Amino acid sequence: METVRRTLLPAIGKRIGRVWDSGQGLHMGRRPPRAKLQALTGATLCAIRRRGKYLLLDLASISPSKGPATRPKRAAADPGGKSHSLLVHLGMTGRLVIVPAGAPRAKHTHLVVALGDGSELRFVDARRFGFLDVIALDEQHAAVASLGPDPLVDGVTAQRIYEVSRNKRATLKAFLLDQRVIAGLGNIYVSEALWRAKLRPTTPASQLTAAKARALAAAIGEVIANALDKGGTSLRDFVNADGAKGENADYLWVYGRHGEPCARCNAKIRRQVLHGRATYVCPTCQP
DNA sequence: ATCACGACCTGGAGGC
DNA sequence: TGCCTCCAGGTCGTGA
Repeated sequence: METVRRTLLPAIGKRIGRVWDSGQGLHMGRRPPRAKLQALTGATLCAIRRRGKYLLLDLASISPSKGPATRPKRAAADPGGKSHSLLVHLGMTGRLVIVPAGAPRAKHTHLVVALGDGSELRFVDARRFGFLDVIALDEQHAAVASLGPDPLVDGVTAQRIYEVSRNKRATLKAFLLDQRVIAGLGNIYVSEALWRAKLRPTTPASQLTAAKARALAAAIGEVIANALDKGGTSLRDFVNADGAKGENADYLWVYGRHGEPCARCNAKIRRQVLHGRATYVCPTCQP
């Protein structure tokens, strides 16, 4: 998501023209009412924030107070002079891309936002696990409010990990996937971080020592830094806003490497299913 | 309050 | 070629 955010940055300052939405591609609860999306027309993209796996596209509407006398009356859903954010979660297969307005519309396109310069911002999501909403700029959306600290935005210290893990019987895997604990880690990066920290995914979080919490905090930072350096991790669907795949999948230590030798000890990487999710471990160096 | 687990979806890969 | 099964970067609701 951070890679997507960065590649979207050139769109800042663009003024939104026509807004089109599929209306039914995403299920109710995963998309706002059409009127809320339509009301973004005319707003200017002024910032793009990210917290965990959520992206917030901040949109400033021009104040209508001093508008020309000919200004037409708008529907009640019009944001008027208020500012809004377009909240986006990509789910598993979601893509947020900027393409020329004339480009053919991909299957499963759910939102198209004209950017006024001949380009369009499009949201495409085959599996429809993604999520869109329009919120007031300063609104604390429940999904975002419940997130724990983001390693890049807020920083995540070993002390935080150590303290939150006290009395947690959940496994380290579940602990790290819990977005309320740390925002932004997904299934790939959890496997990677635990391997780097030499921690077994099934270990109860409460068994973390201060030293292990330090190793884990460091590992998380390294995993994220490496992924960003390579433009994100594309196993299948992931692309940045320019439609380019990330190269990080080639640099993963364990994820997807079932049967391959561990880079540290040469033992065979094992794949196991934990909490219904593929989990990759080195049986030797994650004791 | 915390869990494990199924549900939500489409599509790509691999077996036969 | 086609049909089948399995698998997938996430989250939420349910029931124990």
